[in-house]
Amino acid sequence: MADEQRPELPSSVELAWGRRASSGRGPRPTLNVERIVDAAVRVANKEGLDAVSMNRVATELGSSPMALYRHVSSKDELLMLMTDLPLESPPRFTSDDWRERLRAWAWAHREVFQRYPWMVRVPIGGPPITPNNVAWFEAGLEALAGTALAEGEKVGAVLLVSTHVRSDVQLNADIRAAEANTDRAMVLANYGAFLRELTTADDHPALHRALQEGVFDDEDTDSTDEDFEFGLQTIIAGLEALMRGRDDD
Amino acid sequence: MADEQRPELPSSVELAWGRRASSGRGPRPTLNVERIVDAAVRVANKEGLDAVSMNRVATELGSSPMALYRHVSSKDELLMLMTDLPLESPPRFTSDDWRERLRAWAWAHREVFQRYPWMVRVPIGGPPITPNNVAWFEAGLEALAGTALAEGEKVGAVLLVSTHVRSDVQLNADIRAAEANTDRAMVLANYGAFLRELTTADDHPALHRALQEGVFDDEDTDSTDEDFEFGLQTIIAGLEALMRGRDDD
DNA sequence: TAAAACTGCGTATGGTTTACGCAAAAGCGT
DNA sequence: ACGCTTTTGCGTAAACCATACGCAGTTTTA
Repeated sequence: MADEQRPELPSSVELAWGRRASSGRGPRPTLNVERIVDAAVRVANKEGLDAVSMNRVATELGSSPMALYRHVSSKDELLMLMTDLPLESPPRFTSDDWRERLRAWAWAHREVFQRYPWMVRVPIGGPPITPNNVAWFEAGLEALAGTALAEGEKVGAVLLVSTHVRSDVQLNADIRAAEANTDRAMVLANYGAFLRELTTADDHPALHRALQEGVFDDEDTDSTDEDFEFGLQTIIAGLEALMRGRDDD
Repeated sequence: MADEQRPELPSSVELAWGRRASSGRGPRPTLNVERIVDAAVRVANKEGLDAVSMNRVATELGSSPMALYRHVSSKDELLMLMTDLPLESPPRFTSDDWRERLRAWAWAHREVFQRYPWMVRVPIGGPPITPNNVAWFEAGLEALAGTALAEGEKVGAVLLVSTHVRSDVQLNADIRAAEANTDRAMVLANYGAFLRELTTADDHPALHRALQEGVFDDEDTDSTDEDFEFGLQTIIAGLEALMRGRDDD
């Protein structure tokens, strides 16, 4: 029989790619995946990711919680589909220099995450598989086209930059949340003071060298752009060095 | 009145640093933070992080769920304390070369995460504040001591490497989970096939260049060490370039 | 000896995801 | 035109979850 056992994509993912015909039978659907994902994103934008429950999304749609499960197989799947919506289309590149292209890609990616901070709180359950996520992946690889990097290395480089973007935005979001909440996130606002109380220059000399320069006492939040820049520059400089090592311009 | 309003650390954190005297009054405690955290880690090791509920941890201790709240103010706090336990002490450095030191630090850090995969699933709620986490932070800064980097840049560099370690381990854990589960994580095992089905060389030229070289068809899991190496080398090469730019050896 | 303080924990509340099955609606084959 | 089949919406309910509140009992201290 040779059962091929070809693995199938979740049907909602296939639907996101536009490869599912509505079979027509049965009552006219009043709901569809797009409306559900739209509503979920609306809730996340207004009230944060924690507010996104099947119940809350159903209320937003004026429908019943269980009705959603006809179109989405689980909440995780809904979350995955949500991350595809705000991405829209990646930017077109104008520069001939791969550094400029990768830099533009990173900043644009960060901008999207900053506009929709809940996106970085959605756990990554695997490689990009929805249309816009794949489009951004493609754009990242395109930025590195024509360089001396092997294909696998390009993928690694894009992943590295992507990870940097995510973690930077997440850190920023934590800081901003610290200003309001009295939770453990509050620790962040007084991090320098806490470290000074818990450690000494003998226990933690390197840490106290940083403390002495006031690294953790930043009141101005403008430093975050610089922090992002530092990581981005480091990665790009590293890629540059790797390329130069095997192929001089 | 000048109410100082000095923010206080969570009492369990102060306890982790050994700065809380048991006040003595009241019945002899049968539970303490250490036993609770131990039990929680035991559950996470055996059954994964999702199995760690107050109920499950209490069962492990032969106690009642609400008894835990006398020693731990919330589940989030318990999770934070959990991440401190497996770290133990960071490695001592032997090399004079900061590259070697940073590399050793990164590999050792990754080893811990790989031995306790649930650790990377605990969301980072802020900068390191528990003893062992701070000790690792200190060690990372120590690796960069004596270099031309500013103190703030050292912190950024350690954060960059730390993020790379975390994301690498998380990706590996996802892959390993894909072999068993039939969830959406299954996508990972057939990622190349799915991309070939959903995209064309016209839509996604850069992606198909990678596909043609079989980048996503890796059956051997040994490639993961190489992927980690690539990112680590890139970061280190980047830091090297930044140092060289302002201070030649 | 009495008061104070502290532990363990029972009860209960309000949330979560989602399995299961049923009634109604709509198109298809005859 | 009529029944069959498919599909939708959704009601019910089960099995979880974190944790607020308050009470009973135990131990130290005054």
